[in-house]
Amino acid sequence: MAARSFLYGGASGGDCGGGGGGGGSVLLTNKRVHSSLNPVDSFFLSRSSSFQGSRSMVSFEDRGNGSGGQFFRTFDGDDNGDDEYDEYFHQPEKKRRLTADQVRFLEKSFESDNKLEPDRKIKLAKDLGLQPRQVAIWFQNRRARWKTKQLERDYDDLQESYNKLKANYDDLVKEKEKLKSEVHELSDKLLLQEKGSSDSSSTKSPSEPQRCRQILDQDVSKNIETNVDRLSTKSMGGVHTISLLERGDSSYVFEQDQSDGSVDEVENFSKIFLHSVDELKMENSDPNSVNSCFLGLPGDDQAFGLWSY
DNA sequence: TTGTGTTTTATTGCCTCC
DNA sequence: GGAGGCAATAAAACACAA
Repeated sequence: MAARSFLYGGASGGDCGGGGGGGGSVLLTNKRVHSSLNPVDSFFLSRSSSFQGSRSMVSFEDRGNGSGGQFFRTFDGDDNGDDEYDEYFHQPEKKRRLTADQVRFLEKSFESDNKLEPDRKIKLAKDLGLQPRQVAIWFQNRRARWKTKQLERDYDDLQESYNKLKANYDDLVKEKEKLKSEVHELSDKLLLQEKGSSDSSSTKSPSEPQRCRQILDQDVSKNIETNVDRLSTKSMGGVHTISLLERGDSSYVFEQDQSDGSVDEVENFSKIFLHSVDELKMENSDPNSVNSCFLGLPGDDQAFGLWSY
């Protein structure tokens, strides 16, 4: 009988494939296999008839579709004839792919459970005419492929989620900008109304707005002391607050602070501020020196609004 | 036919669990 | 310490375009 060499079953060196820095006669010279080979695998490997890995793979192709039970025809030498037997075993020792049927069978088994218990491994090996270790390796590689695919699926899912969130965020930003400009618009209207009512309720010269602004400018630039009365209003971005600081000498200064912004508060602030200005007016000798103010809401980078008298 | 990229089979070394 | 799983990797097998 011709010399035989197998990937499994004690190949004798040569150019037998096997990767991973291995090479040479693969399995039985592999330290890992020696250490991890369980009694069953050893049993299969030691057999010279039915379970000689590659041999079984080829025999698998000879069989029919194997409806259950024994999935392949083994080369036992008694019913295949020596020619076929020798022909197969003359094949050079090399890595062989599993047949489509074997793969289908394994796939089905993998679908039911991707872990391989020893009993199932042996049964599969027997049914498919493979080494138990081949079955184990196939499951291992299959799990690795599944994991890779799963990662791809997860990545796609995350990408989709991100895109949805991004679209949502963009919509919200647009909405925010829209509301912000609405607030500005309404604030301007409100201030114009405030000014209108002040104008109609008092008699003042056309130069008063300028005078009012001058007074404020002067007072603000003079001194900053204690006695802080903070009047806040929120701006749309939740970032800005206007604070009116009343100083010991009854002058005022404005500063920016944190806020979350609303039209109501703008209006409220406007009223409180005007009230404060009234008080300032009272402290002044000339009660007509301060009549009304224009409030410009702070933009993103502005510290305070502009009032004029 | 051949060069090249992809898939499949298998090994190795490390890790964890019992 | 042995068994089994996994990541990394090698190398054969395969697919396919030029």
